[in-house]
Amino acid sequence: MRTHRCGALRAAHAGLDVRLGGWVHRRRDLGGLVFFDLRDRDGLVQVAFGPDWTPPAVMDAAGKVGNEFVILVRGKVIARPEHARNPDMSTGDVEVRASDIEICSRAVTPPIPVARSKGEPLPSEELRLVNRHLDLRRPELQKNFELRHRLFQCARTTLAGQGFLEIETPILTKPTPEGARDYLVPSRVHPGQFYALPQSPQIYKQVLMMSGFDRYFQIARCFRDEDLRADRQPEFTQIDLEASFVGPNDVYAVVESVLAALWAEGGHPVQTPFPRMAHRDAMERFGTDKPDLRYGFEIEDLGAVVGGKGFRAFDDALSAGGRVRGVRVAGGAALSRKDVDAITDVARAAGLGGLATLKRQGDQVTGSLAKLEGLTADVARLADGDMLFVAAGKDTVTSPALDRVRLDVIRRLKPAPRVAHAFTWVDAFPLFEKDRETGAWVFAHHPFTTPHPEDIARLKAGERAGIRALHYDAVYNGNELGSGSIRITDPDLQLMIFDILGIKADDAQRRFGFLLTALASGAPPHGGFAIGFDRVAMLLCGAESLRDVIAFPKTTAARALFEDTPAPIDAADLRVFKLAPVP
RNA sequence: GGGGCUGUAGCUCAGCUUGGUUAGAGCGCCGCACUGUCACUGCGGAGGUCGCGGGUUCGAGCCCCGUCAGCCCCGCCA
Repeated sequence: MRTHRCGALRAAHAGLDVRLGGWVHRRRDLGGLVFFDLRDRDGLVQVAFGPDWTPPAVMDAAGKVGNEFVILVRGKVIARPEHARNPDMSTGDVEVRASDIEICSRAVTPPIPVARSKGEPLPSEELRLVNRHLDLRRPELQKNFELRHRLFQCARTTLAGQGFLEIETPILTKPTPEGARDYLVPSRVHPGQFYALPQSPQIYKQVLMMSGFDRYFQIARCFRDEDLRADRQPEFTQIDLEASFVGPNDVYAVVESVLAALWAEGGHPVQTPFPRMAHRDAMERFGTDKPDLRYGFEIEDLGAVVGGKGFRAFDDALSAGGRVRGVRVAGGAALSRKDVDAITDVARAAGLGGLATLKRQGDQVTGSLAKLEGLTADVARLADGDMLFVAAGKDTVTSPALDRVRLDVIRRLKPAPRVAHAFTWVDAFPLFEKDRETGAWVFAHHPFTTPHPEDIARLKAGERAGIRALHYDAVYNGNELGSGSIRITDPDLQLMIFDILGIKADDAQRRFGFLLTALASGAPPHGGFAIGFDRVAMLLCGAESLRDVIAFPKTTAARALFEDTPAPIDAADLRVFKLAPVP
């Protein structure tokens, strides 16, 4: 029906007879002349109706067309006269002089505008989600989904080119009591029994390795029934991959090739390999396992500098086995009193009792630590204009607090980044962590992650703290892009790990029997990774919310406003599953 | 599970501090005019369950309590 897309027309098309289809983006009716901006996926083009080239009946029809009507237009591409060109439009050197119009579909006045004026704010996100069919027409979102599509193709090409096979795994899977809450699907054929939607294809992809597939990938939908955030949706998409006969370096190389290809597709060539950082160094220097390496302002141990000088909070923390650490902010003296107060509030909200400061401006040293005996700018190694934010306590408190202090300082000072794209691997994660409530050791990631070979003897000797895992995260500008690990292939070690986590052998057999059976049948060494694709798309689109790169996203209460779901179901429908509501 | 912010015309907002005549603006919509616009312009017009429920008051968009929804954050997300 169409000869071209609207947004594709350029000066080179001048003279061509074309037929275009699209939505009426905006109208300018001058009486004798009528202009439409006609919109399709490719962009906008101006269609002009005038008595010199448009038959009277078509003129009449054009005058009655409303915004968002779908029309087909026949006409000739004309190079616009010099004074009538629009340099703000990619098609602004031409217009289509219409000889015929066909109204395919009328449209009610849209409840939210598709065409927005410069500077006009977006409608509320709630209305955008309710009217998603209109919101998705916006050129900005169309661009996001075009890029998302290209990123998918790019990931597929990159992995397939390295011998990875795209294999699907079930959506109806086995419930797992650990980890996130499962979305459950009742079985009609087996009343009282349930499938779960996959939190990830983890076990299946490991089984595929046992089955000899060597290199697997999947663009996998995953589901987790947990509370949401701006960067977290209940269903999300991972680029999931797994390979056999690999160690961490092999996985890094594959993931780097994919990420570099994705960033290049997004218009940002990046260097590989990425630098690496041990988890404990990330925590020590940045207070987080996803450091933003675009900026300095690293955390330092300042016990030797400020300890034993009579500052009660510090000395108490030191004698209680804690440490005194701080963020050194070059140029931090530029922060206002109000900034510093707000940063202190951030620190308090993160659990610190307070935040001490020391600031040097010229020869003047101020801040709550300035009065300490013998604490000169030289002792603190403060250059002119620098500032220290200092916290005391256990690392488990001060690390996350100083992370937030650092990020807040960066947000306020807006220093120029040292690089635009700071990737890093964070590896050597701890295998276990303490449960906040019970104090019991729980796995930090998932129970199939292999312990670091150097730590297995200590693990078998009963040690838990400080046992490292062959687990790694890919981090970009302070965002976790994904994580992976080398998996356990020895069924006895797997059972031992389950046992440490309080899962006895018979229990393990019941829950994970199919994995254990596969492991016992000849398991190649294997490991893999999962890239959080939605987050990658969000970053590369420059979007602020995952909702702008997911066509039909859920709200923070996990509702879908467009289709209005979840929805109640009839008692009769429940009866099919032999389910009844709990009063 | 907890905390914060928001909810007034189709849309974006003002009005709330200090309760008081008929709740306003811009955009959009409708009508008329207009031959080079591109955020067209000009003139005229329609359009309101002030999220919902309750309370205080002579009187509530405004104060109080509750509730719903959206967003952000903490917990949670192996």
